Amino acid sequence: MQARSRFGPPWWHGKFRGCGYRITLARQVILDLLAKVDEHLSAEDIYIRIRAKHPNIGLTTVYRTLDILADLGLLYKFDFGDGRARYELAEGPKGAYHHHHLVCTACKRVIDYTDFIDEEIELLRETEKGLSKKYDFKITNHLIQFYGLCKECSKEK
Amino acid sequence: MQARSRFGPPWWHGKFRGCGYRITLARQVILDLLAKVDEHLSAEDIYIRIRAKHPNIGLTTVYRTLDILADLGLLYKFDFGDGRARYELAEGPKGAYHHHHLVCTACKRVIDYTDFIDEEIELLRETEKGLSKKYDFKITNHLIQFYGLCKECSKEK
DNA sequence: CCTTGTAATGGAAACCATTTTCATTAAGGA
DNA sequence: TCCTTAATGAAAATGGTTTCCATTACAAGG
Repeated sequence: MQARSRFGPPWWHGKFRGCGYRITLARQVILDLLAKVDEHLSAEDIYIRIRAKHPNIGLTTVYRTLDILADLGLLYKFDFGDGRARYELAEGPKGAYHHHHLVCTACKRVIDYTDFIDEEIELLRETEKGLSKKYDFKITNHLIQFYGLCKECSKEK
Repeated sequence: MQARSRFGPPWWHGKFRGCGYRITLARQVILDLLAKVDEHLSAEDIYIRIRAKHPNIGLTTVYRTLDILADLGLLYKFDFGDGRARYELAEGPKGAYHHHHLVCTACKRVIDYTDFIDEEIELLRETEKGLSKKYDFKITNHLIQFYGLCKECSKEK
């Protein structure tokens, strides 16, 4: 994914500028991190990982950047029940494959799965179409999650 | 739904006692309220509605009760993105019909829908089975939500 | 390149939903 | 009715997120 930058500006610069946002160091660094990671990082996670190389980027900026990115649809914001929001790149060089989540309600571990994704997407598409019309609702996104106990947590107790 | 109490203790007493919980006024009042309402109330909403008749029930108790009820599976806890948890009776005399949510990301309004529910449930059942086996995950619950702009919010601007 | 308007930033303080603490009250089995 | 202990409420603490505001630095125009 780094490779592309040798041939031109990162893929997201266009979309970013188009919305009147400036390209800043903080925004590049945060987006770069998210692009190379496949975990579900919280704002503080990101702040900490960036701090080593960029001790001058504040937590406030991380929050603000994540807000913007989510608004632009470049990022998905999730609540896995551990009291903080977690983020995941929506599209781009790396994170393009669509998946849903399996959340352990005990340890909060999250498993990404792609099984049945095609069927799910198909049904969601149908449902979206129907709901949009019936409720005059402009659907932009959806969320599917399964909750339960992971292998380890089922054992304990 | 009130009717049933004339013929015996409320339906949930058994399950409640079975888990070692005591039947208290606060718990009855909170559950009664949830059973007669079809909105998605937050802890504070509940606290306020109860206050008139029961000014001695504190917000802390509301939170604690909701936690227990959700643990028991009598209640579902949702995050619609407005910064507070919202609750909905899972089963019982009233709220038994299964539905999913359509969430307006602008005004946070929530529409319950049952369209396509059968297909959704069917697919979810399949998916659950597959995921449980593959990931050795004991699935207890699922969540489907659609996000977008409601009729009113699409108009504005 | 330099200037300049304004968006972006960061540190501290504010916010606010939720949780914890702790002394008091009251279920409900004996 | 008594007694053990869960449940309660008020106040304080917690902790993720947002707001404030003085300062910095994009980037468009000269």
